[in-house]
Amino acid sequence: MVSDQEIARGVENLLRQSDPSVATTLNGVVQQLEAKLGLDLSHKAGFIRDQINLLLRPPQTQAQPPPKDHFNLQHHPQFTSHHHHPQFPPHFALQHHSQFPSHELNFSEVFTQNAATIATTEVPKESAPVGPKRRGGSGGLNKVCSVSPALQAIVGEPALPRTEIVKQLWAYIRKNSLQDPSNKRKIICDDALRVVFETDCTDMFKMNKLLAKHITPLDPSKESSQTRKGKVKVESTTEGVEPGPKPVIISEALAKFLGTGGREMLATEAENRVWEYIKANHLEDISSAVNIGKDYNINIRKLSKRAGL
DNA sequence: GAGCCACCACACTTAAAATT
DNA sequence: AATTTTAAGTGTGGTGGCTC
Repeated sequence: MVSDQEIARGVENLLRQSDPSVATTLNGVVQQLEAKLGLDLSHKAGFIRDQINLLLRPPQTQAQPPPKDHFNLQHHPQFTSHHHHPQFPPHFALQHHSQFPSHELNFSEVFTQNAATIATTEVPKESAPVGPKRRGGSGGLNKVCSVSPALQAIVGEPALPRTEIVKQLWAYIRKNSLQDPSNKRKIICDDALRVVFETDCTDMFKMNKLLAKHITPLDPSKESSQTRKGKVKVESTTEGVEPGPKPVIISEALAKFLGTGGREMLATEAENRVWEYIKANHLEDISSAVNIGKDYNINIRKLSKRAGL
């Protein structure tokens, strides 16, 4: 079984290695990739086409190759390893993630993606509703979640985005011919699926509901939207006990990012320090900065208003 | 202006129904 | 005939409207 990441890497390598004029057809690329990976990738043609488009885009809009040092993208001399901001620890200017096994993934990915966007300053800014539909991203349904052992036996990975889990699950279903021939929406569970779904037969619509029991966020401190909504109500019933700013527990990633010793600090302090970084790095492209702030539950949009941007 | 809240989009699947 | 939409379900992010 091959992941989208591997396919994307394969496409990139293929385009790098071969004469671009040769790889002019989608089928050609798919075939070369199939030969290379020894797999049938016909069902991945759409994804491969997207990757090709991404890689062959004109330079001013082309996505940057995944940078290693995501805090060094702006090439601001003050954020090189020699000249980092005195207020921040060295890694604040230059942080390296070789792999992203946890919630750190989000920040790194988002920062990488946004930095690429910010770097292309010639691209006219568009108001959000006019722009293309949002696709991909590291949050939402693409957030990496941990997989229960039962489900892991099927998808083969301990942690995957929900979308990837569904994909792998369908691959497993097709591979083992577990669809009801008379109604392909119905799934006949084999032993492994029976452990996961706790039923002999289910359908594709109920599948996600059943899957939810086996998918948990990697960062347990982040609550589901419904839980959060519920919590707001709970808090509203008990609020007023302690007026004034209260220290909050920040994530490990944010503590590391800010270089604080502990994980407890005022939310406003955390916001201010992140904002200082944004300004120092000339990241005032709010549409991009918002994503970064979201990862830390910080409302950059409102911060920007406060900062007069 | 700040905070809260509701709504929508996002990916993924198959097949039937609706539309072009 | 070909294409598009719709159906269910998941959690998070983006946005706009409303209230204080």
